[in-house]
Amino acid sequence: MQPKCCRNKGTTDGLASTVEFLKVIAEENRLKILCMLREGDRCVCDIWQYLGLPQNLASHHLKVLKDFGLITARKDGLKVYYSINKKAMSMFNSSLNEFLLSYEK
Amino acid sequence: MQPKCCRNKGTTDGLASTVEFLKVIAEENRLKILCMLREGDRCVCDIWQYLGLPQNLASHHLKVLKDFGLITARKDGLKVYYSINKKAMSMFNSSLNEFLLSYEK
DNA sequence: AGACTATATCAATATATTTTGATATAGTCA
DNA sequence: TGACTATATCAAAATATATTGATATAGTCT
Repeated sequence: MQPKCCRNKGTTDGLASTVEFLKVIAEENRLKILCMLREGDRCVCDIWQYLGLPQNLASHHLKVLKDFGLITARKDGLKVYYSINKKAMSMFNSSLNEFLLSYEK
Repeated sequence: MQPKCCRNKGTTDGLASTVEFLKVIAEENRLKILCMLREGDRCVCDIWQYLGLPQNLASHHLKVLKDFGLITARKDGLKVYYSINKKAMSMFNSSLNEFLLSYEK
């Protein structure tokens, strides 16, 4: 008998995309970026300076977050400001909870 | 001005250990294992058969989960039964939420 | 246009993680 | 004891990911 979590296609797909989400956020700099952006939008130069990362590495991590849809970019002159995508974050967060939280309360 | 998430040692440590937690669960088979174990204890042979994994690979993933304290093992004759450590799971889950959830409600 | 700034991209390298295959350990049962 | 079963361990190979260094792009300002 298959356990619930692997029983039907819907659940299996949900689990796979949750794992992708986890891979994206399971990196210290990326989690810090998400965490920073909760306080408000930041340009790339703020981000790499805060995190003590080389500029290109910060850009790389921002791209990973953006490609996955967790943040969005807005260009203003030379600078690019990133913002958190609250909707996506809360969506992934709740599907994560479905897999993590105990059945009983 | 440092963003909140990186400002003091406590938060930084919390973030680092949350990232470790995320790395542990950000793997499809391991998330499935955690998910299965919510339904009750399982022996290794149940687990590798359910997941369609070779026995040694299942053992490997179980070790990762166990070393991190998310599951525990109990030996019964030849078999080893794994159970979820609800306390650890809910602890890590709430520290994760501290970093992920938006400040405003 | 030319010098400058902010960001992105790309290829190469370094590092970490997963997977495989072979073997070891430890308990059971005849 | 010997054959068997369940699980764990270990080294090697395969794969994925992060990091670096160099360079490109695109906007600003004089």
